[in-house]
Amino acid sequence: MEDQSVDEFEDQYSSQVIEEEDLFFDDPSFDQDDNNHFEDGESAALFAQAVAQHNQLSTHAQDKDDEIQGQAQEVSEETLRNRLAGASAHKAGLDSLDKDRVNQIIYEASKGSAFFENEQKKDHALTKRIDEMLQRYDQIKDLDLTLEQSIVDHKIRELEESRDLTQAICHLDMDAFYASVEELDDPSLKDVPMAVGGMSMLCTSNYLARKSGVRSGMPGFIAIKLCPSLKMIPLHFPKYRAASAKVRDIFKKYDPDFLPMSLDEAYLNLTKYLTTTDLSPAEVVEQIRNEIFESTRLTASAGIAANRMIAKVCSDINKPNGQYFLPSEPEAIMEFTKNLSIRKVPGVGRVTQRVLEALGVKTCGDIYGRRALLYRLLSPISFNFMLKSYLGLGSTSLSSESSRKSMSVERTFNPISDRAALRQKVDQLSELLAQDLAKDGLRGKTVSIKLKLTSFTVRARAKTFPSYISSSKDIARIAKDLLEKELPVNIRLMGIRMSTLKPQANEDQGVKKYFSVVTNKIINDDDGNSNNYTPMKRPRPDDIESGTINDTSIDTDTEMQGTSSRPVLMDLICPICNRQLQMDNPQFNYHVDECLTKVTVKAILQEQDHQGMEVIGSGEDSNNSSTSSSCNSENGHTSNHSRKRMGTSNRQLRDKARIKSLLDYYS
DNA sequence: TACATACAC
DNA sequence: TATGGTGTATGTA
Repeated sequence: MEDQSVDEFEDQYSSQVIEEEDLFFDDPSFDQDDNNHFEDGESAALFAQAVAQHNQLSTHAQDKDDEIQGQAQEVSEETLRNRLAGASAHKAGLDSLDKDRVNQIIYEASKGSAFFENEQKKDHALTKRIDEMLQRYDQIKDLDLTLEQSIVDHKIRELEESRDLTQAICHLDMDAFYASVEELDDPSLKDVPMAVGGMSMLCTSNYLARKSGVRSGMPGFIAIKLCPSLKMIPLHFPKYRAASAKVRDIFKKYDPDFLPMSLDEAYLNLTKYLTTTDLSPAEVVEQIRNEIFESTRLTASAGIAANRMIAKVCSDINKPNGQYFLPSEPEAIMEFTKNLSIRKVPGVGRVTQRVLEALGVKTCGDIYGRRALLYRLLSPISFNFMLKSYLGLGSTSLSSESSRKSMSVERTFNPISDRAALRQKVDQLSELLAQDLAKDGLRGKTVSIKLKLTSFTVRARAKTFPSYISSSKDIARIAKDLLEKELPVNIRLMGIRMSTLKPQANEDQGVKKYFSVVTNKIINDDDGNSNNYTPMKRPRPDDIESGTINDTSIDTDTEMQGTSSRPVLMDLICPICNRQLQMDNPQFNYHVDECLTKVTVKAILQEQDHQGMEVIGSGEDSNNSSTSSSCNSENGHTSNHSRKRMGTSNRQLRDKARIKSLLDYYS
């Protein structure tokens, strides 16, 4: 694309989105459903095994001796190969022999390129990061994690109680969307391997091409090596938009507030519709898919479940042209997540997968057995996310009320390093960005530039201004300042972003936004809608219900302890205060709640303060637990639960912060 | 706030 | 010859 003008480029790539439908990592070896709920001894053993495995894979043993190094290097190519293969390389249609062949071809085709070198660098960085995490594990593995376990279990109970099973959420996903649309126009394309996109990037491929390993996100020139007869079709966005509009018309009938994620994907909340019909959820979705086919001759796949997360996972199960219904029952959901590869959870990408795998977590079910460890090793946010994945929890409302936080433009081009040319790029991009900002009536204070060097390393620089700006000139001036400090550079991409946004202080702008006011400037695109960002600003009065408590009393312990669900009084020992209690489950939960939040956490904080003071004090004395409350530590054992030494005081601070954040969560 | 990463689509 | 563009979230300093 040589010195292709920006407009031309825009035509080809604006709003281009790679279809990700087949990108899930699906290694069959993950499916083996061994040990999901192991107890702790077992857990530790499995964990050790995972650690050993990782060490084998990483270049851990390196600096020992050169020969080993060479060997390790070779093994570590494994992860890089996976990385290069793209996320979807393990997907159906290829047996393992083909898979190896495909990976080999991709590897050979990439080798030596700047892209390859950069991927290698990133891969090493990740390996190192994982090594560091495993070292942290080493330091805590001998600690008594009983308390952590209690905290986590408590949190699990809370999450379980928050489970909302009242909604019927559907995720709909068009099959090989762009490719299918192209096949409508030219049915002969159905009989040949075909992909939509260009030599540098494919957006999607038909099922014949997938058999050869050709898939979305792959550069066209590599795809051709995999499949020399591949037919490549350039993008035709107007067609895709038209098809998408038809599909959305149908969605609208079933949920006027449906949430589109892209041209080919959307979430529907069918709860309301279901009250108007005798059809089952699955039947309704069948009907929707039939209507889509009648209207467009295109097929779609769907998942129906209690929340977005699992609905999304479900839509992948029977694709193409299929659907999957997961009943909204806790048992069914737990059974479903038990063997679900963690990678299928939306939000878990290849990096997270590798990290978790190193910690012995391959499926959502695995999370439970590692919960105390994960609690220690992950950030509170990540940990919380893991628990929700384990429980199969997710958002049950489709509101997208959050306003936009940034707006940006970026372009790839033939490398430039000439200062004048660089500054010209800034001008071009600033102009585009200013237009987009104007379209949405936005101004902002923070300008960032992004530079991708020819080595593929990325640099971002930002500057925040005291006042809001929006003109291309203002943007360009700041961007040039930022650029100047980075010179000299040789880059293949430049981007400019505006953030810290604020709507233009313009009266009826809220209305104007929807009827694109004809500005003095007609912008490149004929349909006047060059980006596909629809400002979905629907007020959603119905959100309010989602806060209601569902009183379907759930036996929160069925899965974890197998205790009876009947309200029978039992002799239980509170893991926090160590007292023997006679109560039923709900009472016990309540007690643990109180105990945890009101007493023990404080005690821990104090204890840690203490330990922090005393450096590595004799650790036995901390009889500080008599913080007055309904639930005192009888023997001081719990709060004193012989932690063997913590690392640096830095770590203590972190732990403290962690527990504090947990406290916040409770309150 | 600035910057880097990870992720979705 | 050749590996995208837009946006959000998160972690860390």
